[in-house]
Amino acid sequence: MPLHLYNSYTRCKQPFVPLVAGAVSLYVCGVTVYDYCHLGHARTYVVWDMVRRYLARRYSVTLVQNITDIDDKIIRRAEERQVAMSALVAEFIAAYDEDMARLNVLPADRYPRATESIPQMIALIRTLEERGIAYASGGDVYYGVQAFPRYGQLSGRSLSGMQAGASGRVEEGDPFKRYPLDFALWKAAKPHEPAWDSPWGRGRPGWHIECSAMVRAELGDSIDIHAGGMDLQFPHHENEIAQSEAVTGQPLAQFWLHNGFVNIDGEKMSKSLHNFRTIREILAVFHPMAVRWFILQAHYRQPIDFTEAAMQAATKSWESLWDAWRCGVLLAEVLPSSPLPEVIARFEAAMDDDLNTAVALAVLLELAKPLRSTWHRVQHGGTLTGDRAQLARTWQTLHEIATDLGFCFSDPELKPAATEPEDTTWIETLIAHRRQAKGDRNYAEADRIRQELGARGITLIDQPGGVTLWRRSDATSATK
RNA sequence: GGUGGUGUAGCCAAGUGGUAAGGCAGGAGCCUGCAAAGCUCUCAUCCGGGAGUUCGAAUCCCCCCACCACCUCCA
Repeated sequence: MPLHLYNSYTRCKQPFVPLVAGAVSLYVCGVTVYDYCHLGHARTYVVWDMVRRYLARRYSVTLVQNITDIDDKIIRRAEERQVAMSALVAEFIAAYDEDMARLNVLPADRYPRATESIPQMIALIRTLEERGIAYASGGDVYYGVQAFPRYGQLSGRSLSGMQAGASGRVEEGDPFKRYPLDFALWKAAKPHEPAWDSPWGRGRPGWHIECSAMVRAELGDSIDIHAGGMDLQFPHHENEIAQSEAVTGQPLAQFWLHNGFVNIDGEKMSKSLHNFRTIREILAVFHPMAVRWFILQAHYRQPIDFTEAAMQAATKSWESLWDAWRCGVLLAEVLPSSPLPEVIARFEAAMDDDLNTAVALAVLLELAKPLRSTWHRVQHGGTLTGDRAQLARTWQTLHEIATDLGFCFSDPELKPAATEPEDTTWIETLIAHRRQAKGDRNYAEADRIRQELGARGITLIDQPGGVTLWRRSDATSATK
């Protein structure tokens, strides 16, 4: 079965066939860099990273993701903090890169920036103006949506419907607009604001035009997949279509993909509700791959609810996977091996059905089961039993699928937030005392020491032969 | 008001005509001086409600109920 994707534009699943055989052009709407990325960004970029990796099994993929580095919020934030806009932007681009690296999101092939694409944007706006679609008004330039018959098609809205139902929600305040749903292509500069010269005077671009300009410059008039968060479907992507297609006459993208939102404890995540979580706050508590597991556990178009319980469950699942992976060290002699074709086929069948990662993860856990069981038996003092060759093939399969889903096992950067290397001799001292007590059959004292360590977050594991391992209650691996 | 979506065990979540995947939590047993960790087994006669089509429906049709998102910057 070929890959089927749900296309927001047609509102149905369609078989995916690239415009150019063997190559896929993918454009993902990127971040506005004025603050740290939050959990919603994490979901978005993990999801599209998964898509990109999966597509890369069959195609050569070019991923372009824009960076919005000029915008009202950036200007305001820079003013508040009394820093240059460029410094603010640089800081949060670096933070973005850091967060994404920890989540094991592969970098895009290119990251065009709005401020570096001004000439392309101006060229588009001029063409729109020449065709009578855009109009200059009061130093601004607006897109007249009534001039584009298909306006509303992507989001399934009609101009009349939006007007009728808008009930005061559509901004009435702008005296320069001819029609309430018209949107700004170019904004006249206010004093002290960053500005560029243009045929309409000094100003800066509106938000939507940058993506139209960048897609065209980086990938061409028509691309395979344009992706982003659900909220971008309207108005952002609708406006992009209106801008680009009015100029090129070509479909901007053959597939429009949108990912669902993240809720926190059942509520929409928003700053006003004070339930806003940045990626770095979350990664201080949970393993990045547990976050990735949490995200991929649900279908990408469904909303997901971030709760403590859900994250604990995701952490457990990730730890199972990790334990299974570590079993590889026991199989070094028989690795690499060949993956199990019927399992790969099941994985692909799930993914080909509009990227059903929930099933893909179930396949992973199934593979993990015998491996982690073997690993645990060995770690608890047993010996390696079972069919090594079969285990090796299982491991190889797990490795292939997990890697395609973007799980990373080995990079130390991905471990929980690094803490100071601390002095653990006090733990070892207590363990030695306990060993002594046990030797003396003084179990009351031995149990007291176990309790004392337990109260301080240390769990003890007695192995056969008198060896005692310890681990932090929140860690996944034991230390001798 | 418009548009789209969702409702499957305590929780997360697959399954879209053939008789309920998987995970978390829970329960029992094994192991242990006691534990921990682990291992084994177990855990929805039923899929928001009602009516219908069918040999057969969580899956298709109709009606109803509930919840959510978008329609404004937003991933």
